[in-house]
Parts: sequence; structure tokens; C-alpha cells
Amino acid sequence: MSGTPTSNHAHRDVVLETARLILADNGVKGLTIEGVSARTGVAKTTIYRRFRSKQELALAVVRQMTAEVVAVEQHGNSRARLVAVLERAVTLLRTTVMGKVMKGLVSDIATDPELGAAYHREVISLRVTTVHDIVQDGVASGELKPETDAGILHELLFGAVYYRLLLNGGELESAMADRIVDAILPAFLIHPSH
Amino acid sequence: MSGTPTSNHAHRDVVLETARLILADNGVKGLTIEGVSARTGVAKTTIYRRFRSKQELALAVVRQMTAEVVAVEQHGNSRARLVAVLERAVTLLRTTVMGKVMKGLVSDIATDPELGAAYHREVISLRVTTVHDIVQDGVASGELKPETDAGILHELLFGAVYYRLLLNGGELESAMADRIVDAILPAFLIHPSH
Amino acid sequence: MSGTPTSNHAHRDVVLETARLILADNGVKGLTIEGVSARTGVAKTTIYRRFRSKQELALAVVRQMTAEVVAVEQHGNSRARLVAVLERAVTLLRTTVMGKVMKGLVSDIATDPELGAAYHREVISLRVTTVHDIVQDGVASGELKPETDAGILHELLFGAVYYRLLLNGGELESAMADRIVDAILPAFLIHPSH
Amino acid sequence: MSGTPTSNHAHRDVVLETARLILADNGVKGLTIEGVSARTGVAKTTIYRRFRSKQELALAVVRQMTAEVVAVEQHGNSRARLVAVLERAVTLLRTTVMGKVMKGLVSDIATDPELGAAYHREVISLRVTTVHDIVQDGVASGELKPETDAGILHELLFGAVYYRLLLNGGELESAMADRIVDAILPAFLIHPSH
DNA sequence: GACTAAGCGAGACGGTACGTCGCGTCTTAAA
DNA sequence: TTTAAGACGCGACGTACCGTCTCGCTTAGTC
Repeated sequence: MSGTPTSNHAHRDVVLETARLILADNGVKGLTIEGVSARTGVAKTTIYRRFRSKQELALAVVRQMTAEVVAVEQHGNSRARLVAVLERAVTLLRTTVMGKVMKGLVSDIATDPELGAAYHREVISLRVTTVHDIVQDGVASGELKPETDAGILHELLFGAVYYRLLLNGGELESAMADRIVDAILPAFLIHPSH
Repeated sequence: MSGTPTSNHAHRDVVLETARLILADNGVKGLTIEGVSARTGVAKTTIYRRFRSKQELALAVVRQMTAEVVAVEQHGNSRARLVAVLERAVTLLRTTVMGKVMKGLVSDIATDPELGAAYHREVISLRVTTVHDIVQDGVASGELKPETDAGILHELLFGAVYYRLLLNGGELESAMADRIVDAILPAFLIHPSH
Repeated sequence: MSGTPTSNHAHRDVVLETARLILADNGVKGLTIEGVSARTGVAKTTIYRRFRSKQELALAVVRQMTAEVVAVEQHGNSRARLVAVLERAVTLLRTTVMGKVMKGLVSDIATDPELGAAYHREVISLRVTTVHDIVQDGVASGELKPETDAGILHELLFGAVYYRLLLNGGELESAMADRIVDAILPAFLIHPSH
Repeated sequence: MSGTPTSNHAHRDVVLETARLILADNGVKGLTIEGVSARTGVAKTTIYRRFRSKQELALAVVRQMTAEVVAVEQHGNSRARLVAVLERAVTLLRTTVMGKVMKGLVSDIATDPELGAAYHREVISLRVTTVHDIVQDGVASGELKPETDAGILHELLFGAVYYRLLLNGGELESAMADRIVDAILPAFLIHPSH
């Protein structure tokens, strides 16, 4: 009648999937361990054994979704590659539950050091690396100024997106990635187009 | 003939001040109407009569602090003016309780439309206007390219700051405003210095 | 714009009438000074000046309704007169808001000495007197036993009605007065019919 | 398979006992879940899990007290048995907290259908049955008239008691049961003593 | 094949804070 | 002076989830 015979993974997945559904419907505020327990049939205790808090659970969903968007290797000039990277982020935020989740989760990420570290490790650092690589290649190919600071470039690119998402209250347009890159890049190009 | 404008004062201020102290100590999560009531002696019901939620209360603190930083009219070239504007924001976030508050509040601002609208109305729109004015003057004086988009410039400038504060987990350096402006501005100047 | 120049009576009546309506709709629990104030436009303060509590207000309604049912002088033999008296009470409880009001008010009458005294003075004592008179006449005419105790007779007659109304949870039938009198009276008649 | 029947005990009893004490001191109005929680140390939530309202809690006390007065099988003639039954009720109301509790609870019993049903089921119906049995025996033994209506007899007997308790504002005398039975019974006896 | 050990369901529990209701008191200003 | 208007402190309400805990049950892995 109970006592799942299978491994501990089955539960994990059910819980994660349900969490994602709840997040889609009601955001992070609507996500409660109690609710997930009720909807999955998985006992509260069991959930607590795997996720210490609803934030951790939500972050696990974020991690999962981010992992699903496999980083396809991008080719082309610096501009194209930067747009591609940024566009992936914008699209994820625009078209999936990711936007809602990040809105609800950002305060916890910013506040809880452990959660913040996890987010940085699993999401941010990938972006930093990617932008850094692009910059390195661009400098090597003579496209970008040698003194280009990949760190600040990364913050400018993604900052604009999240600022609008979280504080500026506007919609993320699909062309946003293009517009941002075009606005910034002239500052880093050796030969701005005009 | 109603809504006595005079009476609202004494309590409001005590509550706001106490709220600010609690926010400084424990952040938004530590701010509870119940706690404010206990610490001020003002009845819970009275607080609820003025502030519909702890978010609204926290936002009132934000509003107040923002208002205190009077917008001193800045002179000089576009770069200096932009740095000054951005630096005010950075300093407020770095050196006062504002940083902590924004970390805890951002999810509510992003999530609750009413709160978001209030924040936009009382904080964001001032920045937009300011940046817009600087751009206008800069274009007129021949410093900035005529096609400069003040909106996206504003998002780039402030976005970088908040991105680091909220998601990148780094410290806001005191020189951050300078660095950001210097990184971006070449893209908008007609005659980049080098 | 307001501030009725007329006497204090106008308010009293509006309040009482509104109170009666509310009582009819929602019973004593639904009657609140706050609500009456809102519905009448009469200020809470003013209502408190006239009625110290919602119980007193409700009792005033009871008083008024009782007074409206003028005690028509009844003639006939003891049985007929007793039935008539009891029937008036039953009908009032059955067909008007009185039943609902008494249900909600009885705890306050039983509990609050002042209210209990008022109820006794204005409602109970009339019944005692009436029954006493009927008994006196019945004894004089040779119908009733000389030792007939009007006090206990009164309690038996009305007690049965209120017991059903309040605790036995049954409906008051229209024939209830008849049935009660017929059940009891043989104990007091000198020549029971059979 | 669930609903562990064992666990419910300890807390229930502490709560009930404390409730009884509070009821004795302050009546139903003085009984608050919050107060019971504070005095017992049992969490408010836990109390709410067992008792949906303070009325239900008070009724549980009533139930318990009624159950304690075990219905000792009474022998003797109809009069003696009726007196015994009624006397038990009178004594309970006179000498224990029961009187106070019933005063405070009657409005809720009369008003809330669920509570009324519970009271009827657990208190009233026992009385009805008892009186019915006595009547049946009395008719069989030739003491009582065959047409004796146990239902109305029950209402007359107990009605008189509660009427005095709740509305007539008088003290319940210890001899009350005797007096009531003596007053009524002649109407039902085949051979009234005089 | 019996016997632990682990994982699990079920859910009671203490706890914090929520946001609401209505009370009765009080102050202010207009009529 | 009486009134309307309404702010205020207060007590209690009933609810939502939290995170902890104890309790058997049920499979596995080990002997």
C-alpha cells in the first residue's frame, strides 16, 4: 500500500516536477513543502530529507532547467556569439517558468549566502566563463580592445536584462539581446562599424 | 472634509523609524508587523491601517531614504553627471541599510504588481528622467551621438549595479560607478577619448 | 451637511429599526454596533450614548416588539385564557424575528445581571402577573384548586416553549399552546374533564 | 491503518480540565482558545485541531460532566423515578459549573445547528429515552394514563428548570425537582392522591 | 529464510506570524 | 452641546506553513 520499493530517485523527480508545475502556476510564494507533499503524495519528511527548504527546492528546479538548455557551442564573430549567449538567457526568462521563478527567488539568493553561493556556482560562473572566452577570442582576433574587461561586460549584458525583469517592470522583448549587445559593443570594438 | 492630513504623523514616523532599525538588523525577513507593533507600542491594527503589508512598509522606508538623498543638481560634462547619478545610488546601496532592504524586497517588487508600480513610480522613473535629461543635454552639446537611447543606457548603468548586488554576489566597490560609466560611455560618445 | 437638528428620538428609531432588520437577517451574532452605524449613518459614538452594548440594543428591540403585541384582555374560562396567553408568546416566537433574537440573546440575559433584570422587569413579570390573575379568577370561580401555585404554573407553561425553542431543537408548532395547556391543566382543575 | 487512537489522550484531558476551570471562574465568555493555550502550554493550533471552536470545547466539557453523572438505575414508582431523574439535572446545574456553562452556551446551542445537533444527541436524547421508559413502565403498571405523552412530559419537566435558570432569573432550589413533579404528575396519574 | 537497517507514510505537535473583526474610548471640528 | 467622522489600543480570532518528532510498516541487503 506504500513504501516505495524503488530507489530514492523516483521521489526526487516527482517532487521536482511537481515543484516546477506549482512554480509555474503560483510562483515561489505559492510553493510550499506542505503543498508539494500533498500533491505528490510524498511525505513531508521525505521531502525535507532531500531539500532543506523550499528555496533549495526551487533552486534545484532552476538548476535542472538551466542544465536542459545545453550550451550549444556558438561560432561567429564576437557580436554574434555574445548575442547568442544573452539570447539564450532572455528566452529562458521570457518563455518558460524561469522568469517567474527568478522573480520569486532573487531575494533568497541575494540574502541567503549558501543559496547565493550555489546560484553563483551553478549559473553565474558559467556565464562569466563564456563571456570571458568570447572576449579572449575577440581580443586575439583583433576585434576587441585588449583592455576589455570580461567581468564588467558580463555584468552590463546580464544586468540590463535582470534589471528590467526585476525592477523596471517591463516586458523582456525578444530582440532585447540584440539591442543590448549593439548598444554596448561599440565601446569594446577596435573598429566600431560607424 | 475627511482624511485628516494632520493626525497621521506621530505614529507614522515612529513606525517608519523602527522599521528602518529592524530592517538594518534583520533585513526584510526579520521585519514583521507584529514585531514593529511590539517595539513601538503602536497597535498592530493601527499599523495595518497605514501599511497594507510589511512590503509596503519596507517600501515606505525605501521611499523615505530615497527622498532624503536630495537630487543635487549636477553640472559638468555628460560623464561626470552620469557618474554622479550612479554614484549616489551605489553609495546608498553600499553604505546604508538600503542594500539589505533591496535584497529582501526585490522579489516582492518583481512579483506584486502594485508594489512594482509603486517602486517604479517613486524610484525608477526619477532615474529615467535624470538619465534622459543628461542624454538630451549631451546630444545638444555635441558630446553624445544623436541616436543615443536614454532608456537602454539607464538599464545598462543601473542594471550592472543591481546585478552584482543581487545575483553576482559581489561587493559593490566605491569606484563602481566610475568603472561602469567608463566602460559604457565610449559607445555613446561622438569622440571617444581613445 | 448633517448633524440632525431635531431631537434625539429620530436617531433612536432609525437605529432600532435597522437593528431589527439586521437581527432578522443575521441574528444577534450579526448585530454589531459598527454595522448599525455603517448602515444608518448614525455615528458609533451616538449609538453608544443610547445603548451601552449590542445586547441592550437587542433588548430594546425585544421590548418594542413585545409592546406592540398589546395585551388584549382575554375572557373565557381558565383554559381559554391560559391558551390565549401562551399562544401569543408562541406566535411571536414562531412568526417574527423574536425567535431568532431570543436564541441569540438568552445567554446574555442569563449571564448579565443587569440585562437579566431588565428582561425580567419588562417581559417575564407581565406573564407572571397575567397567569397569577387567571389563577386567582379560576380559584374564585371554583374551576381551579385553591392551592394552585401560579408561579410554577407559569414556569411550566413557558418553560416547555422555551425549552423546545432553545435546547430541544424542535420547531414550535402552532398548536403547541393548546397541547401544553391541555397536558398540564388536569393537575390543577378541580373537575378534570376525564 | 491510521488515526492512531492512542495518541490523542494526554493533551485532550489537560485541555478539557483547564477549560472546565476557566469556565468555572469566568463562564463561557471568559473561555478563549488563546487563554486555554496559554494556561496549558498546549499550542493554539493543537487545540484547534481537536476543537473547532470554543463552543465545541465547552460542549465537550458538558458532555464529560454529563457522562460522569452515571445514570444509576432508579427504582420505585413513577413519581420517585421522575423526581430522581429531574433531581440529577437540577443538582448538576445547581452545584457544579454546569449551570454557568449552560447559561453561556445556550445561545450557541440554539443558534448553531451543528452544535445543537450534538447537544441533542448527547444530552437531550438520553433524557427523552429515560422519561419514555418511565412512562412506559408506569402505563404498564396502571399508574399512568395510557395516553400519557412522554415527549411533552419531558419538555414540561426540564423546561421549567431551564426556564428558571435562563430567563426567570431565579435560583434553582434543591427541592425544585419535587415541586415540579408534584405539580405536573396529577395530570397523568390515573388515581391522583387527592 | 530469518533479521536487521533504512527509507518511508502518516500525521501530531509547538511555534510564529499572519491579516481581520469588532469592541469601546477618545479627539477633533462642524453645526 | 450634540453630533459625525474616524483614529486608536486592544483582545481574540482562525489560518497557513514551518520544521521537528515519533511511530509503525515495508522492503532490501546480510548472514
